[in-house]
Amino acid sequence: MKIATWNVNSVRTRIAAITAWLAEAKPDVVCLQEIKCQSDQFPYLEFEDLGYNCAVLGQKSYNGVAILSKYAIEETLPGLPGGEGDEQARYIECVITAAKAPIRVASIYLPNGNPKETQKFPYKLRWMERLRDHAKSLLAFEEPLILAGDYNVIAKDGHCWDPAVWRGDALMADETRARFAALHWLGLANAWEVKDGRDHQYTFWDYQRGAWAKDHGIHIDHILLSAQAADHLQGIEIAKKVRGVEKPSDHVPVIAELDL
DNA sequence: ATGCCACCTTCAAGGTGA
Repeated sequence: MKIATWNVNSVRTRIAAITAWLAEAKPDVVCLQEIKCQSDQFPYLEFEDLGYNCAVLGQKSYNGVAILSKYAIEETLPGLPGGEGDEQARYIECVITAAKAPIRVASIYLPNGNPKETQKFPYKLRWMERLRDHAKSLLAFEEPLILAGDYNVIAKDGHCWDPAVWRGDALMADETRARFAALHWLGLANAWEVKDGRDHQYTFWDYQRGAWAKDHGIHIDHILLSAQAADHLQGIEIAKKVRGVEKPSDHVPVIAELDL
């Protein structure tokens, strides 16, 4: 099966580009971020017409995450545990009944954290700690688990075009990298590092400063896998050409193929 | 140091993103 993650930067603005890509790439499961609408404004019909079931956690104007699945969706968990009073729609998890095994899937829109001297940075770090705690409890099930999304983390200097520009940014801060590493130390494999691992293969290009034309991107969309999922990982791919379509998102899909 | 673009919203200019 093919599972993708894509920060679409408004599902309503992007609906034509999204359905065109789904029809062509035919992923079985898609984790969407930044849908930027309330759940009742989500374009269910367009996705159902393509054969997808939908789990949605929307929010007015900002954030918002969803999971599309050609398999049945069960056990939906809307929201990351451990955040009393956290109103931001950044996490949805469900179990999908894939062909060979049930798979637990989460769509993650991790906070940006800039500017670093504001409360946004500690919010990001705390959110990453909550994600680690929750991932640890999920890993105890010893089942296929996929945590896919926009992590807003530049994990290595080779994941941006110029580290000097990003030094000091919340996406590259030591505190951010340490918490991202701690996720891996729980026993989660990074699909890109397992199956490709090349530097300078980006998943986001800013709309500004001609970033796309100059290939000034960053690699911040990641797919993390439990051992029970990583054992079945066949390949990983970044759908770079999607950044070149009419009215593109600033992110492109990342697709993992698993023998599950 | 700021805006550069593009999204959102009680329609217009400000908040947000990365």
